[in-house]
Amino acid sequence: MKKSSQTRGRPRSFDREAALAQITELFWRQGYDATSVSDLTESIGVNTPSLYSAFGNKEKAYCEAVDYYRHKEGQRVWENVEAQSSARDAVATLLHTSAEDFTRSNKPRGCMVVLGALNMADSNAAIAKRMKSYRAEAREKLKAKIQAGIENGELPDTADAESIACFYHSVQQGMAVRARDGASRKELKQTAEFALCSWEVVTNCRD
Amino acid sequence: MKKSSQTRGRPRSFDREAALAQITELFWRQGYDATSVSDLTESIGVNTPSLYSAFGNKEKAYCEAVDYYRHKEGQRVWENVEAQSSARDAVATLLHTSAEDFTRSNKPRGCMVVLGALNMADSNAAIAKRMKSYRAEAREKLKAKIQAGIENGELPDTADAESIACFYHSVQQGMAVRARDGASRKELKQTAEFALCSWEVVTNCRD
DNA sequence: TGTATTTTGTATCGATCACTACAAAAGGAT
DNA sequence: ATCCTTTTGTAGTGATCGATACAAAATACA
Repeated sequence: MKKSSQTRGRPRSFDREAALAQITELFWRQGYDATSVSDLTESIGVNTPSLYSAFGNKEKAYCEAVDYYRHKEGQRVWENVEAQSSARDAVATLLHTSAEDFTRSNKPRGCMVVLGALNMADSNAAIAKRMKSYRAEAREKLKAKIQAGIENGELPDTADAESIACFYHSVQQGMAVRARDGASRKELKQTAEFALCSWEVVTNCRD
Repeated sequence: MKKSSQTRGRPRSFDREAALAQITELFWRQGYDATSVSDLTESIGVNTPSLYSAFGNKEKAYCEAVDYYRHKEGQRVWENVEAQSSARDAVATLLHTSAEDFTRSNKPRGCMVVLGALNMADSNAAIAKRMKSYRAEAREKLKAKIQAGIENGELPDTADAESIACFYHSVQQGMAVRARDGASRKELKQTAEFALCSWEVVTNCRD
């Protein structure tokens, strides 16, 4: 479609990276369905063909926006999580960093991956499936950190990494919903703290 | 618009209650934006004017569908919660009944109130506001049960009803997201159990 | 049997949807 | 300077959006 280094042809009149950031913010706040192509072009100040030339179509623009979000906005969380050596610190990092990132000023509230494409018509099933896989990927990362904690003796052998990961993933996704509803950073951090102060109980809880 | 007992005029050719149930299920599964008026009329097998005559317009139809959901689908949860005499039983009932209701066969997964209108354009701000208030109402009910537990001595005076309610509300809303993503009833019940086995810790946790 | 009232089916309405045809414009390559 | 390539602005495409005008149809009331 478009080669990496453009040497020929009329140069693009706008900053593609800045436009992508703008598009991401719009999709993040309003979702796929509620954001029209007109919304996109108006917000970045270009005409329709310029947007299509740069991003293909609406669906591709959304997918690229989600990737941009995952690398620019969501990367810090999972980088920090991966960097933790203990399972407990990994979960603590996930919840507290999420509480912070979900409530940044001048940014849409909550998580684009959690809140994106939760209910869509069959016509956009591909997008819904993609977002669902991103959420599953997050849960898998969390599960891997907990499993590592079981294997290195931090957690008892009786602990079930899957169940623990699901529990804390539920908390994090619920926090995203509450952030979208206007919950403050303080409130979310308190929820994170509550989830964490039950760590010993949860990791020793057998079902 | 429409009087309770219609005595004059051509009788309606379809069952309004059944149509409302059908509309509710569509909105529940697909959300407001992704569900078109054509989707509604086709699913209940009537022409456009019949739907408008019966429900006013799309926004009113959605609001009525949400009310129908809250009274038909969501009533059991909160009836059961209110019936509990202890705060702990109230929370346990909320989580376990939610896990069941979020995963009923032949019904859309998850909660219409939690998942509804989470990201919408400014043009539908009224609907988003309404759904947000319903979520806040659920949190208030939960908080009231916990506050009652504090006042009758079930929970220590140091417990903070607001924080505890927010925590369990996060878990429940996260469960709704996971149900929408296909989580099984067993998985959700396990999450509910994990959240509950930390009850003593959470209710004694001071921040 | 009219007359009033409401719903019905048919056939749209204007607005907006995502998307594009086309030629002028603006650059590099030769 | 002349091509080649790509983006630009203008103007529009057909499709679908939510919502209605209109008259025939179907009932209750007089």
